[in-house]
Amino acid sequence: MEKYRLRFAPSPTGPLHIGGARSALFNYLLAKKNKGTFIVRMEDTDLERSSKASEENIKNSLRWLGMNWDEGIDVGGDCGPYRQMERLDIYQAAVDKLLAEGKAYYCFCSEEELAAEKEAQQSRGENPHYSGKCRHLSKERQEELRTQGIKPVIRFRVPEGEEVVIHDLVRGDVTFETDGIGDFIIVKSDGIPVYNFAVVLDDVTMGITHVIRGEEHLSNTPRQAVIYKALGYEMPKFAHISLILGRDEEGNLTKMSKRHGSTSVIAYEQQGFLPEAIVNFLALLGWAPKGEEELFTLDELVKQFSLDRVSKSPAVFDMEKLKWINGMYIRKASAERLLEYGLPFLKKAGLVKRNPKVNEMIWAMLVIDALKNYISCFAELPEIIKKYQGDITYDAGAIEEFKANKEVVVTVMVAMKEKLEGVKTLDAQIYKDLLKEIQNETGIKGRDLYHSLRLAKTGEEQGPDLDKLAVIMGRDLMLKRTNDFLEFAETL
RNA sequence: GGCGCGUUGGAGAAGCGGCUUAACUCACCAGCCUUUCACGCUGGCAUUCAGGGGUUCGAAUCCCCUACGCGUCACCA
Repeated sequence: MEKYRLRFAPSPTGPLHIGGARSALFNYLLAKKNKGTFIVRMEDTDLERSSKASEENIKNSLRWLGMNWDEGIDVGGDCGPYRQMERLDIYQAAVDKLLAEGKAYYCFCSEEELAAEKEAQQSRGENPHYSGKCRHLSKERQEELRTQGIKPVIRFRVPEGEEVVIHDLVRGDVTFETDGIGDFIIVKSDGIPVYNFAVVLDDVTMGITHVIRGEEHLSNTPRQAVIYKALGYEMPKFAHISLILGRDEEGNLTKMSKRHGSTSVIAYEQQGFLPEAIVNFLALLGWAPKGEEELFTLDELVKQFSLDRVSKSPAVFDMEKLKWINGMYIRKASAERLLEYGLPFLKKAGLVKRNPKVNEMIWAMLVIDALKNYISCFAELPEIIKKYQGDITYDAGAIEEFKANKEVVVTVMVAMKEKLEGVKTLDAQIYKDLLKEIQNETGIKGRDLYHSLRLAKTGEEQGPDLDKLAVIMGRDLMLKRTNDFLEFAETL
C-alpha cells in the first residue's frame, strides 16, 4: 500500500486564517486516516511579506488546534530543510537543468514593456499573456543586456498546443489548454524562485502523494503540471477544496475576508472559542459527515473523514453554527477547563483580580458553571455577569405578567425579603433553603414560585438557575432588587 | 474579456438515474421532561432541486443553452 504523505505549506505572511486552517485540517485528516505523514513547511520566498512572527503564529495556531505534524519545520525529518529560502540549491539545480534543455530561458523585459504589451493585447480583445519575446535571445544579446545592468528573470517555456488534464479528486477531470498560459516566471530577478516552481520541487523531493488545497489554486495547477512534465516527475494527486464564503451586509456571498469578521484562528482563540469547536466547525466547511451527528473530536474526524464527501460547491462561513458548536463544547467541558478558558476573560474585565485568591477562584468557577449553558463563547461572560450585577429593567411583557399575577408575585417577594434579611451571605445552598421555606410558608410552588422570582429579579423569561445566580448577585443585591421590586409593585 | 468552478428550504448541507411523497444540522413553532427557564427528547417546517430545452419507461441526479455568483489570468502565495 502506498504510504500517504501530505503537507500544509503556508506562506508566513500573516496569521493563520480560517481558510488555511481548513486546508491544513483536511490534509491532516487524510494523512492520519491513512496512517500517513503530515508535514508542515514554509513557503517564505516572498521576502517582502514574510515574517518570523507570522511563522510563529501559524505554528502556534496549528498546535493550538491540535494538528501536530510528524515532519517539517521545528520537528525535522529526512526531507529538510522545510523553509523554501533554505532550499534554494534544490531549485537552482532544477533551473539549471531546464535552462540547459532549453525548457526555460532568461527574459529581460522591463515592467513597463510588459504592462504595455498586456494593455495592447487587451485592447485587441486578446487574452493577455507573455508574448515569448525573449525566447530566442542570442547569448551575445543576453550578455549585452546584462552589462547594461538589467537583471533578468527566468521564464518557463510553456509547450504550445497541448492539453493538460488534472485528475482532481474532488472535481473530477479538469482540462486546460497550454495555449491559455503564457511563459510564466519561475525565478524572479533577485534569483529567488516563484511559488509555482518551488512548490513542485518541494512536493517532489518531499515525496508528497496528495495535495489538498484551496480552489484558488486550481488554475495554477496546469502551470505546475507542465513543470512536472518538463522535469520528468510524477504528479501527486490533487484535491481542490471549495472556497470559504462569507455574507456581507447586503447579503452577498463573497470570499471570506476581513469585512465578514475575524478571519484568523488567533482571533477566535482570543474571543474564547475552544480549539475542538473550531476544528469541528472547520471540518464541516465543505465536508459532510455520513450520519446525522455533527459533533466530532479531532480523532473522530480522522476516522470519519473521506475525500468523496468533500463538496464541490463553496462553503459558507456560518457564524451562528460556529457559536452553536462552541456552546455545545462549552457545556461538555470539565469545570477545570472552563475555568482555564474563562478566567482570563474575567480578569480582563476586572471581575477577578490578576492574582486571585482561592475564594475568588471558587467564585469564578461557580459563576462560569452558572452561565455555561447560556454562552456561545467565553468573551460573552463578563457582559452577562455585569448584566446581572447591574440595573434591572422590566419590559412590557414582564410588566404584563406582574399585573396578571400581582398577588402571587408580591407574596413571594415579601417572603423573600424577610428571608434575605435573615441571612448574612448567600450561596446556592442557602438560597435553595430559603426557597424551600418560602414554599412551605406561602404554599406557592412550581412555575408560580420560580418563574415570578426569575422575572422579578432578572427581568428575563429565561436564564440560569436562580440559586446559581445568587452567587453572582450576592445577598445585598438580591435584597436590593427585592426591595426595589416591592416598591415598583406598588405602582402596578 | 479568456479560462476554470459553482447554483438544492429562513440558513448550513446530504443526494452520484428508480429505495426520495428530497436526509441531517442550525433557526423557528408545538408538545414532553425538569417544582421555573435552559439542556435533552418527540413532532411540525422545500409537492420541489437557478431558468429553459433534450436523453430516458423514469432526472435534483446525464447532455445542451441561458442567467446569476465566484475564482484565476503578478518578479503573491
